[in-house]
Amino acid sequence: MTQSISVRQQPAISKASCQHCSLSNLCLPLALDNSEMSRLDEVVNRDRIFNRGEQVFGQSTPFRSCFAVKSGAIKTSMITESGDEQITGFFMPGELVGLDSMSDDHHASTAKALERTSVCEIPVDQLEQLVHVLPGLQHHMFHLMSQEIRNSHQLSVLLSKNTAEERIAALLLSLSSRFRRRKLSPTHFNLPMARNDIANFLGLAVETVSRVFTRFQNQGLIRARGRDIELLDLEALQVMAQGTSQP
Amino acid sequence: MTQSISVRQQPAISKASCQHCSLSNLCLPLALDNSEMSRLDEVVNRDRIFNRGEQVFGQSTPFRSCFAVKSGAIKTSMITESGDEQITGFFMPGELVGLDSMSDDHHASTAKALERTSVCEIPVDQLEQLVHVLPGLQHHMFHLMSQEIRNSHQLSVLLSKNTAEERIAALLLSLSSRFRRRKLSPTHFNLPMARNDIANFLGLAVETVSRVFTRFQNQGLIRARGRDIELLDLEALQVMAQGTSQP
DNA sequence: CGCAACTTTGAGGGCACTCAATGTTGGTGG
DNA sequence: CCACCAACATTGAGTGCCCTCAAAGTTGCG
Repeated sequence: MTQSISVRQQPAISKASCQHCSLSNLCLPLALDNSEMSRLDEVVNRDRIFNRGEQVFGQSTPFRSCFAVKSGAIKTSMITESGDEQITGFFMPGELVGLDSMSDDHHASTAKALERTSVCEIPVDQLEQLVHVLPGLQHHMFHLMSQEIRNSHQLSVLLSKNTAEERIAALLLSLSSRFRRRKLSPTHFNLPMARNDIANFLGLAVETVSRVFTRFQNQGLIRARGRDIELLDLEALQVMAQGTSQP
Repeated sequence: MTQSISVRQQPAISKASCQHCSLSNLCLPLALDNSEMSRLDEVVNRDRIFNRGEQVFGQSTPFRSCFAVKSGAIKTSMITESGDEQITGFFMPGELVGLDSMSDDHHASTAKALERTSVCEIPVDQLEQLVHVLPGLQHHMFHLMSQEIRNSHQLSVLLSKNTAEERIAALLLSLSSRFRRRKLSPTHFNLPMARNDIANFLGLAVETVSRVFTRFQNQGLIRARGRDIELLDLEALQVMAQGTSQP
């Protein structure tokens, strides 16, 4: 019954390649054939591990690489001049972190591991060269960056138009669909982040998040014990997430 | 003079090229030398004009082109499923619209002209081919898209952390710096958008925007007569914009 | 001149925040 | 094994910023 995070869970992927990675259908290799993938393999710096709370990169530090999450989870955040943090995104396995930094030689945000996390480091100068040679990769990079813009716009909508309940429902559904993508249960999973992070990300106070969770639970929408979450009524959550600004 | 003079004659740039465009130091040509620029010229569809309120492209319509603003101004917005609009950005001359749509074959947002606006249309399939041939352009495209992500994150910060006054100060300063980039007065300009649009963009009610404008005016920070705006105290606005969450 | 769109100003209420305190969890060392 | 602490989470009471509702004032255009 070791509920603790199992350390021994690393499959034999120390000699791993993109071709054998279980995330190849989500990550960059998605756009590549086998021979192209081996080109990518050559530049990827694998097996970088970060413990919970450790920083993958920091705001204003030199920008050299993007990072693909292999296991665990990462949050990115911006520190405002007045000193407080705003989380701009959560990144799960198969997702690429650092795309907001490609417009400068220093990072636009800070990335921290939410739990023990392994990543693939992809040096940008080599990535750009590779992109130049592989049209499929170019297209995919545009795709990813565009999606990042879209996600961020979606977040803006959430922040400016929706109530606390709607925001939290939307976040739960977003996580759900990302677990589904990975062939994991979309209705029963562990939150990688603390209530505090959820609150920060959604522009709410921690107390509000807590209250909404219990309210959802009383309504039979979810079952929550700490970070262990079960979505009991996806439809109701979807209805709630898209808001009800009826005329 | 046998030839009748058309009233709607454009200045002598009907045969215009990027090389002679006054915005070449802001727009895509920024990254290109002369010979490369002529390659770009070949694919650009110039002189598309939109009147105030006209739609440049619509959400869920097929995605074929990006648009560079030549004169005028454009707003992009997303329509939520519950029917209300969220403006995601304002685009001024020299800026590129539509980058959030490159992850799909339909547009992620709607773009409308805020005033009479001329744009250069850039078909994406040809753009992607060109990018593949011109490494400088590739780098620049990454730069632009990354910046778009960053802008959007900045907006999220604004929406979730700042008060109405702070948000409006930040918007005024953003506009100011963009006018400065174009060698126009950074302290005296015409707002391209209505109060309504400002409110929507910043996640506020129109009434709140109006109240803050008059408050700023009473404090001597700005002078506003309709859309005619003069920034009287840039420093004070900057202090206000970065919020005051002192510990 | 008159309508439509836009802007400003006022009054009152609500959602989420702040402040405050208690409950819970997980890791550490006795 | 259990006590203990720090971090995290929940719950309650009261307040404030901004929204909603309502109406008057202003601008622009046919």
